[in-house]
Amino acid sequence: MSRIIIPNISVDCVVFGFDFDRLHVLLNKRELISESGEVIISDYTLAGHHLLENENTDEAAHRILYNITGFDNIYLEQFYCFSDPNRLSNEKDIIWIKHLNLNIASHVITVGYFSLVDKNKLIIDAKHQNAHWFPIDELPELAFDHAEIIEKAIQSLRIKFMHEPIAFELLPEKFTISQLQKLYEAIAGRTIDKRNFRKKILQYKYIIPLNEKQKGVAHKPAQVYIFSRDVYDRTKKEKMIL
Amino acid sequence: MSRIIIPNISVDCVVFGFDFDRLHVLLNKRELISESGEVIISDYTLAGHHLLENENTDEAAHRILYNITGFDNIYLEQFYCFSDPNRLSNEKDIIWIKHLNLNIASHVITVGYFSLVDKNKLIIDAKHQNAHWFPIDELPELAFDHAEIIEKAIQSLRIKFMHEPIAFELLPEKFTISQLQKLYEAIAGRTIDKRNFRKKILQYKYIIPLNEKQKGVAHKPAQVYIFSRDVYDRTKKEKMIL
DNA sequence: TTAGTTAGTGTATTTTTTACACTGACAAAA
DNA sequence: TTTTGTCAGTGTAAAAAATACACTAACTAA
Repeated sequence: MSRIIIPNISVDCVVFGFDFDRLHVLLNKRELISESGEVIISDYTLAGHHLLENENTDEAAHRILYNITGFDNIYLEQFYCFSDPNRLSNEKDIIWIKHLNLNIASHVITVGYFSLVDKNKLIIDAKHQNAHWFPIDELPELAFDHAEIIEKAIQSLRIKFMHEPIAFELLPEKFTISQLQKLYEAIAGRTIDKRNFRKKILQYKYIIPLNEKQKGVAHKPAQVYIFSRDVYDRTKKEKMIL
Repeated sequence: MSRIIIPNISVDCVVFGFDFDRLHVLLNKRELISESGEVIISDYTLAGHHLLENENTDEAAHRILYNITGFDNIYLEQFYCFSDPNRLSNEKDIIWIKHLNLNIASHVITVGYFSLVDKNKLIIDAKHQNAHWFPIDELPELAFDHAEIIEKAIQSLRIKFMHEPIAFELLPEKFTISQLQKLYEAIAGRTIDKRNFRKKILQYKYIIPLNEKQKGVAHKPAQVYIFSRDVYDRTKKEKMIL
């Protein structure tokens, strides 16, 4: 049973991953080579697809990521809707759309989602082996308005980071305080004092030490922790900042 | 020149106003009475309309507010896209759409904008006299999924309030510190100590005292201030909160 | 003239944030 | 087996920010 595509509405997913050093984005290679062997298009796109009939955008975003990764429980957050009538009107994009004979409207709006994954755990499905990770400050040439979408996704991610405990979505289930600190440094774009960071973090009761240490590292093994959403939900307090 | 409507994409505006006591939302009365005089529908809707061809959602939102108020420089901020396939499928809404013979798709997604206006300055256009203000905690019965949209708008407004100086969009150009405090109290949902609030606010150089006092009030007249976006842009510093 | 109302002000205490340097435990290399 | 390199883990003092709290001033209306 194949479902009907809505030609003028799509969903694009900005998938973020963290390698304990920098934030990365998952992108798909887009390539078009002429019969004479000339490279006409060679750039990257976000994971995206059109909305289907009888589907909401959350479902579409989950479907898109499920197709790529086989996971259906990936963290997703809608952040913005892009609706410029000319957002698909770059010369290359017009060629691409014509080439693929895509049945899409001339004015397509897209709903942007950002997704947080454990980069080391995520497995790219065999039929998506043109997917690659790029550090957010070394992005390749991008198709459509995807550079703009990524820019906005990063902004939204930074703001969300300040309010909600979403860092843990980017880390392995079991993580060390240093790993968490490096993630905050990557997001904030500055270094943080180690002792002050630990003091701050360890006062949160929803970051729980396990009876377990790092193994196989060439230095003093670190204590490992897990995040408990349960404890978080019970202890969070809203704080209004002037 | 009338422009073509996009049948499956709309924009809805949650217009916020402040009466120096509570936050209010601007709503339109929707009424359908049968030939026998029976009230079939009597509830309220947000200001909204379909996207037009060759228009982005920002433009649509401004157009919607321009039609109601005659102002084209109203503060607007996109906050969420609502895409439930059944969002227009309540019994009353189906009757309403059939009654008006609206040329819309069965699955319409809508992009939500919130808007901040000076409630006392805003003039409702003569042909929109079914528009009324409601305190956000005393909302009437709402059409479609507009209750949900307003709820999300309030959440987004609260978050935005913490990051950016948007309070001033809800106040007259010239305002007093007490008025600003009452607004923060309304948004935060709690009282704030007067002396601490003033200490905090007056350290921001972008809140500038005028050589002018309140007039005609039956108490000590207050100093009036203006907000300078210019000074704000030059002095703001990003602060990353863990 | 009085009553009612909101404006405007300072200080002491507590809490939070910041700056800063050494020892400990492991693996890999010598 | 010893050495080297690397990251883990720890406390304190100073500065800054947040909090709690009560009275006088200036206007209008009665």
